[in-house]
Amino acid sequence: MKFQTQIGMHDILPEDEFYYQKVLEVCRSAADFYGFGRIETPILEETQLFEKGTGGSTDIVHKQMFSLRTLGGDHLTLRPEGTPGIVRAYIQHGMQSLPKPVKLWYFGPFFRYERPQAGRYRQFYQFGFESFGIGKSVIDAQIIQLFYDILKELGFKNLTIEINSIGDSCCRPYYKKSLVSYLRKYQNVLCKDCQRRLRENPLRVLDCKQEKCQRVVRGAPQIIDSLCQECHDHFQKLLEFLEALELPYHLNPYLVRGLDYYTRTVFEIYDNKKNEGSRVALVGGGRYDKLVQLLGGKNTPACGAAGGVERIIDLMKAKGEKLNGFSKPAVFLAQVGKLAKRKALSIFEKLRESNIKVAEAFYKDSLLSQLSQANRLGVRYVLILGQKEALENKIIIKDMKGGHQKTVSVKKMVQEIKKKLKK
RNA sequence: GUGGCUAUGGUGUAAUGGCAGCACUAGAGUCUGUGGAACUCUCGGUAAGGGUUCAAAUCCCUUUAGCCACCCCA
Repeated sequence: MKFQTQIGMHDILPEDEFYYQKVLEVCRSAADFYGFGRIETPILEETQLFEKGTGGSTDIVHKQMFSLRTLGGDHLTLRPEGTPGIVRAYIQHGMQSLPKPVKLWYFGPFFRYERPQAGRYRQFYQFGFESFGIGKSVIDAQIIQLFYDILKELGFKNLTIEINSIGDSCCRPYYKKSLVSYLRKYQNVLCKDCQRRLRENPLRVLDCKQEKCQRVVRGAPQIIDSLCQECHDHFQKLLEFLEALELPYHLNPYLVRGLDYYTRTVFEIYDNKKNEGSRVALVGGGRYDKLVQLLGGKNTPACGAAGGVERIIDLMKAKGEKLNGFSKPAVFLAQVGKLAKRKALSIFEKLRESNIKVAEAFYKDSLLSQLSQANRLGVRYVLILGQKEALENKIIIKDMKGGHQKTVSVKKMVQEIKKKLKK
């Protein structure tokens, strides 16, 4: 009987944890700079929150939810994405009466029940930034800028921002109608999936990857031409801001995205590495002006996005980025003999208090193997405490480079080490 | 949910159907008073179950898992 991780779920081992740590740190410093406060919501929420928030017509809700029933009979779901939980917290804690914009960020695990493949897991980490209360497009631009900065800081030099506007409840229904009537004419040319999409979610036909569908789509009416005046202005201004920020955006009239709550701006950020196979978005997001109200709050415009941590880490690794892991110890403390071993334990503590990182192998008796371990660790200075030194309250400081050594009193040890380390 | 490929110690790899081997790693020792090394020894494997065969890591079936693709998305 062997136990193992569930499909699509992974242990994060120490050498990988450094990458998560790095992403988290970059997020944290960006959040600090842009004035976002961290929020962590529970991993379990009422199933209805996602059915309503993320949207019943999305794949995420109707076939990818990890749902369960509690002993008390409640229907709960492991959060498949962050936004509904954040909106719930925003309403629940009265953040509606905070000065606007209210800016929140998060970093944590999410769950989707799907078949794993490149860059897709059943448990995965996302970081997200959400801004509530301001409908102006400068917010959209700042969110995009923020995510672009984070990726740049993580070493991505060649990024593209795909962007589009999908209108709002004022103009999208009209567009949908004209799109459907156009697509109907080519119904039998479209792939099977698109024929289904045509009925269920016609906008999704736009980003089908099949060549035959693409040909049809190229002649289709574009949503940008059907935007109402407000949406059009919003989008136009956003593009101007992006120009001003010199962000490398690419207007993609077929970008739709699979979540129901988006209004106006939608965007995704890709790495341009000509990687074999399919490109996965590193970051995706947009504006959701109706979601807060939909979930029972006041009418509050909002905008946000999320980044996929594993996808980012996978690419960092593919680029050969190596994170060094632990910091190197400054000294190694070796001991010979029973008395010395006892004393060494307290000297170790003394070094810790003095903030000198020290490695040791107290479980070893042979000086030889201790030195060889110090050498493997690449430590420059070894402190040697033997029977003689222990009795005299002294200690040997040995420079592994060149092999010189000198004996000093334990009292002066810290001072001596610090002097040497400065050089 | 559908399809393709794959599965040998912790890792990386060998083995026409015929003794499961090598390298790295790890542990012990030579070695409780001076390192980089060497030598000796040790731990550890055919994913699970079934079938064909005198004989299976190898062929067949089932399961499980991994990777990849579709769907969809971070």
